[in-house]
Amino acid sequence: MTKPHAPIKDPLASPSLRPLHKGQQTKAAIVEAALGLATQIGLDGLSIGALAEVMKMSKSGVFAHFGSREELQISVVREYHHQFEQEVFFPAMQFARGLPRLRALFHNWMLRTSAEIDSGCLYISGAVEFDDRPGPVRDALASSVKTWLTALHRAVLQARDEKHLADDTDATQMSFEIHGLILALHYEARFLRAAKSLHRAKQGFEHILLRYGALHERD
Amino acid sequence: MTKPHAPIKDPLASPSLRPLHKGQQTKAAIVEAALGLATQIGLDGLSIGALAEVMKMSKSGVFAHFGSREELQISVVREYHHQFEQEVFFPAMQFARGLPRLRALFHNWMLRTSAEIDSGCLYISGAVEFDDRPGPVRDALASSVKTWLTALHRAVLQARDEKHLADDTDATQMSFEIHGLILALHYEARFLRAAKSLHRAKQGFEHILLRYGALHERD
DNA sequence: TTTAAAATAGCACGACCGTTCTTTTTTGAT
DNA sequence: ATCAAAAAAGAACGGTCGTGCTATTTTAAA
Repeated sequence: MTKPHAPIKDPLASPSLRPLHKGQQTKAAIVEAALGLATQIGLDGLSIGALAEVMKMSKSGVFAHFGSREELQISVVREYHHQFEQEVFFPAMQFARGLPRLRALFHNWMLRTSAEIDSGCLYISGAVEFDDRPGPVRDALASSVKTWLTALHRAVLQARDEKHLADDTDATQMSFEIHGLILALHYEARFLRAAKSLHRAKQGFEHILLRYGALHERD
Repeated sequence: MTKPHAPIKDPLASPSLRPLHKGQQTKAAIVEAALGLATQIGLDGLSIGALAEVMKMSKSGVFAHFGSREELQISVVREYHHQFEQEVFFPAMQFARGLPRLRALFHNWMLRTSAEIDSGCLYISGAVEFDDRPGPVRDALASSVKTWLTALHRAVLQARDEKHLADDTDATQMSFEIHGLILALHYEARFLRAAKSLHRAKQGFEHILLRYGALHERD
């Protein structure tokens, strides 16, 4: 077999263009599996041993990719943030600025919160687990959550600017109330297994829209 | 040795009238301390070793009162239930049936949720920790929560019967929305340390009342 | 194909966990 | 004061945890 004489290193190839090396592939796979575990048993309950078992690797093999449990947890938070963006935020950005986009944001958020039984919301469980525990994990969580809530807040402001909501709409207040609906949905559907929670959240959203003067045009 | 010929059990003395024996006193003290720990680090994080340290007792001394960690957790849930009744439910029952009582229930609930920084709500943290873990602890938790939510629901129904709310008020829907406000308050105040969360919850409640046709009479 | 580096495994450590068993101390009724 | 029962302590167990260290294997560039 005539080996290709020169492997031809391309000096221009930026690292991001080069194929992923083995290590980075497995690291990504580990983080993905870790996210799956964390959404079930919580960020706090996530253990390297259990994760290694799922990955069919040794504990130290898994550990080496992160250097500490905390770093693993942070990676999981980042991964969740990324998925949340992909599933909730970006798709909604394709809707027209204003009420349609706000509706889409809420709709996607709601679906993500309720749809998958096995995947509880990390932003909710994480908040409870880390509300009293300062440190980098809490910081990463809070930062992600704030990014998202800020995006929601911005959508409300835009809807007001577009005259889709009353001029005197208090955007922070409205965001708070919307947030409450999602939390109630998560609580009642996931913990209490209450039926029709999704419907309750939808209806609650309509009530809020009415309250803030949305015209009753469906998008 | 002459064994005491008759230990003379007093058949009249009901257990509840006899003074508390040492064991029951300490058990009560342990549960109280355990509740304090659990509201900080979660029901799940509650460890017998840490509890023993707080109580300045040995691990086995603490353990003997419960026989298992699970039983300890259940005792904590019951204690929380009891405190919740005392602080939130009973005081509100003194208000007139209807809107005044509903307002009082919400007000007390809100205060309890937000007031003490060190005492997160066990019904909220517990729900997140046990939503995926069947067993007696989850059952105890869910039962307590349902008792309380049912009481809230009943208060809404009464307010409707008293014509303080619109005739077509959907009590379950209204309860859902109220629950959401409390959850948002807990989340934003405790995790995000957002200012004015209490005010947001209050205002949200007024919005809900308006939506469901409450006359604007302040009680 | 060689070779250095990267990735993974294996093993051990100290710490804490819930739990059991045995011994000591404390209690409270006689 | 006596004494049996109740309460608490003490020590030990097997288990899991995160983490560090050293070998071994795998990767990928030369």
